[in-house]
Amino acid sequence: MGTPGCTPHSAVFISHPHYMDTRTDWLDEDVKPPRSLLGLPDFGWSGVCLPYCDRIATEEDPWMLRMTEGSAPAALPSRTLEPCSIKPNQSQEPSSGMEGQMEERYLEQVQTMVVGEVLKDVDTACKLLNIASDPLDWSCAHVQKWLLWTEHLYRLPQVSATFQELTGRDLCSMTEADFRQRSTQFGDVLYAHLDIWRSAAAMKERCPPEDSKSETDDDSWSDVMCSYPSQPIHLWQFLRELLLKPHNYSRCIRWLNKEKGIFKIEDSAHVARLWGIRKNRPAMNYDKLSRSIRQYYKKGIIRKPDVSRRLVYQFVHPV
DNA sequence: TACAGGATGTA
DNA sequence: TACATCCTGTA
Repeated sequence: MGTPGCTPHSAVFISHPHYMDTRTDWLDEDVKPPRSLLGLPDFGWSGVCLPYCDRIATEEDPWMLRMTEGSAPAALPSRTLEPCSIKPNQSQEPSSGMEGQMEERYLEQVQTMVVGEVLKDVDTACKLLNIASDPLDWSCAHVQKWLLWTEHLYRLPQVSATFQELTGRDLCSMTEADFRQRSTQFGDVLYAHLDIWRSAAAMKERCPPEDSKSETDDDSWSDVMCSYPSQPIHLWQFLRELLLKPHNYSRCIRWLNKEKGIFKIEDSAHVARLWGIRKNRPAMNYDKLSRSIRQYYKKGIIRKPDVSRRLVYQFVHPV
């Protein structure tokens, strides 16, 4: 077992009964949370398990992936799968030795990819929230930020109030039952999500990425975020960061013309909530956020494009 | 509901 | 200084 307290019940996978029962609206909702933040790449697969728990492929769950200490990939993360013509479910006959090896290799590649995606997404969330990736390092305020984030991510009702005055270390020492005690309905979701973060932190410690810069979509702007993690982030930087993670945020903000720096806020309330979480301003809304954007007009940082459109802005100095 | 911008408060 | 908040007014 990779991390203390990680039980076979604590891993999150898409077919987790709780998610299937209560969160199926994500599947149809346009603004569903990124699958990647559930530890899932956008493959459309239906049963990928998160790392660190000794789950094995079974007949019921042929796509559950096993991730054990011994099988942790040495080089993380790999962003692309190597071409492989054999897919596991194509094997109708009992696997021959060769097919078995290829299948195993294929699964290893998928597994590496999934872990890489999880690490990247936790990393992104850390930057956006300005908190450490290891929950053990969180203060009470960090815990509250993380809870707000998780509420937002999973569309939970407000549960953070029941976890006040807790540091990350307190949180990590709690069992799933403790979580359920504080939130009967969503304790298991929070526990599982925390488990993802703890697992990611443990994995990072074991296998620090060799070159984190190569994982980003845009080195220069990511550097802005990474070089000054304790500096207060500017709104324009925050918007850039969201725009540079289309994998996670294209449903709420996206480039219309990246070369010209023109972007559109697709979900104003969503972006405002993210900004509010980042700045610890629960009352943040688009009205206030847009006022701040308009302050950039005078400063020559952001402007309205030549052809003004609702919710469309332009960086004066595109990347 | 988005947008523009003035005024004021805050860290 | 960089917002956050509140406001009036326009489209």
